[in-house]
Amino acid sequence: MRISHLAGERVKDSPSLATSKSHILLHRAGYIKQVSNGIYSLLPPAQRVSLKIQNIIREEMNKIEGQEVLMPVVMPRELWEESGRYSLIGNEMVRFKDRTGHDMLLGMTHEEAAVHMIKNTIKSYSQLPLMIYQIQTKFRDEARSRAGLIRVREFTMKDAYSFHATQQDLEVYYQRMLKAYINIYTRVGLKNIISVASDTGMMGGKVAHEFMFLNEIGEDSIAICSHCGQMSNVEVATGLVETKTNIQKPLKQVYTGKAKTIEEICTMFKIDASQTCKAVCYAIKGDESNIVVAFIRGDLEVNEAKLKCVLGKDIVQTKLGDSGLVAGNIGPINLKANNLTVVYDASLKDEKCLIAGANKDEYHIINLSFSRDMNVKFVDFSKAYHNQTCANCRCGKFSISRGVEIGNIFQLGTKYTASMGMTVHSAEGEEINPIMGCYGIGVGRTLACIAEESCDKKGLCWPFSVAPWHVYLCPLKYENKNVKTISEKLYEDLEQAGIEVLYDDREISAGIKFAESELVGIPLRVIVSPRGLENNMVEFSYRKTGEKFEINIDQIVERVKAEIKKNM
RNA sequence: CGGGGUGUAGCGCAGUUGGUAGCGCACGUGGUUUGGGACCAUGGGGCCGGGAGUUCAAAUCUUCUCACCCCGACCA
Repeated sequence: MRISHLAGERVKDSPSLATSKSHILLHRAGYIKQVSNGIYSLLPPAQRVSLKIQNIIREEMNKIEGQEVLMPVVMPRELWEESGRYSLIGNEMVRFKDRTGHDMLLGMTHEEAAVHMIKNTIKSYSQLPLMIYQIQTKFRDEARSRAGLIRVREFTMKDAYSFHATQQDLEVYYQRMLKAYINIYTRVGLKNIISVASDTGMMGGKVAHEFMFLNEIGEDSIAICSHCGQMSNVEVATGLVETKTNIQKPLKQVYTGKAKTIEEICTMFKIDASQTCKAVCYAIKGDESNIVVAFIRGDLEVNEAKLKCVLGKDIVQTKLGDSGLVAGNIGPINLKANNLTVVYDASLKDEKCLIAGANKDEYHIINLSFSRDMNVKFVDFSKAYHNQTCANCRCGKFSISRGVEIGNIFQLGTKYTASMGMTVHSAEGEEINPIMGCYGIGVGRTLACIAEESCDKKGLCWPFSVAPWHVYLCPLKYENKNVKTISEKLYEDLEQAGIEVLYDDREISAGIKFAESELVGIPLRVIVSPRGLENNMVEFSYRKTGEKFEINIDQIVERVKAEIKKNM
């Protein structure tokens, strides 16, 4: 590629709005251009990287018997009614009408389409397992996109769907997929990747893993145990909650006046927040009059993902309004209101001297001991925190890190095959719903994470496996006839040898060429200059280390070839 | 959806008692330079996000609206 004709430009100024390294550099180096909030065009360099990532994914999917397909971006409402998700998913799904007034939607995931594609054509367990995948555009109308390609509304995704006759078969395949994912991330050159246990959310299913790129720009929190090494999304992490007090005292109601918040109560009684029982209120989504009161020890926070699992329903934040609850004085004893769901966190179970609301304005109760005063069930919905003891090994401490989710794998179960009526004959001759797994990788996000990880002060620094080009051919004093002739010849020779070259055929100063070659991040650079040509030499250098040496011009093609081979 | 912020040339920005727009980079032309983002001269490029209003006169004041950014809520 001749840089003089390359679409896009490289600029010194970064967008004032950009915050992440990948956003700034991809913008400055002419890889991406924003079209709208969370919607980007990929310029040639970015598209080349994207295609390389896609090809690596494709190869790894094919290795585990994946069959590449293509499902539609636009789907009719009816297909999503079958699974029940048409009404379940909020406005992150774009809905619209076609010319006849028919309800249509933009696909944000393709379980329905996948089941639709193969249902009725696969009739027997003997045709399973089967995996189909596609690499295709998804649109999710995220409320808040950010950080360049890290979080966008439109993106390219690899999504795969597997079908199995037995759970055991799914589990075996799931492990193969996990390995394939690790291969993919290794091959694209990402290092800071871990797989963590995750919440299954609206996808349904039980077992799920997320692949996290550990980085401070991430929006997910991951708990990693210092002892047993268990890694999970904070949404599902369980820490050990130690009981603080073991002395019992008589239950009493006391006047507390205007003291409402945990902080105010703690100040008034000179106690720690762990000696209080707080009430956190939500409403059931879709049935907002149904108030959920979640009691939890005052020093802990509610993990809403866990709470949703416990309730089996989606929740939203709510104002108490006319529910009959006394804001600031809600407590477990004498709690009365219409249409109430009450849950108790495990942290309260063994505490003996808690202060809680008395359900009466300006009053609290003290010395509450659940084991003595209440007969209720406890469930875990507290949020894991930094330095908390891990509940798995009961020994190590959690360290909480930030991560960007760049892929996930789910054991889905029969949610979609059952709701959409897909059956096959089992070995025993029964009609069964195949068990599904689904597996996603965000291509653009992966690209952004590689950029985030592989860069320095000067610019991007792509791994060979995904670099848009392998060599930056950089003639200096290009107007010099000798330089020009030899460079042109070298460009031709390199291309002939099947090497991907970005050829800086511009008559501009050396400084700009150096700066841009580093900004664009091509792994190798070859400099042709009058100085070198006096001795028939060119300069060869590595982007990553800056290491450089002179090479005889007759040997350069072979050298570049060998270098690429070595690093792929 | 809440809170905050920004919209002026392709990009980054300046522009207050209101007087019809400027700087740097980039781009065109001529010349001098030439191994780390050179310099001189010269030129092109703007419905000052959009509508409505106040005024003799609006980038500037008022008002409505739209877009984008940041923080939160939300999110396979």
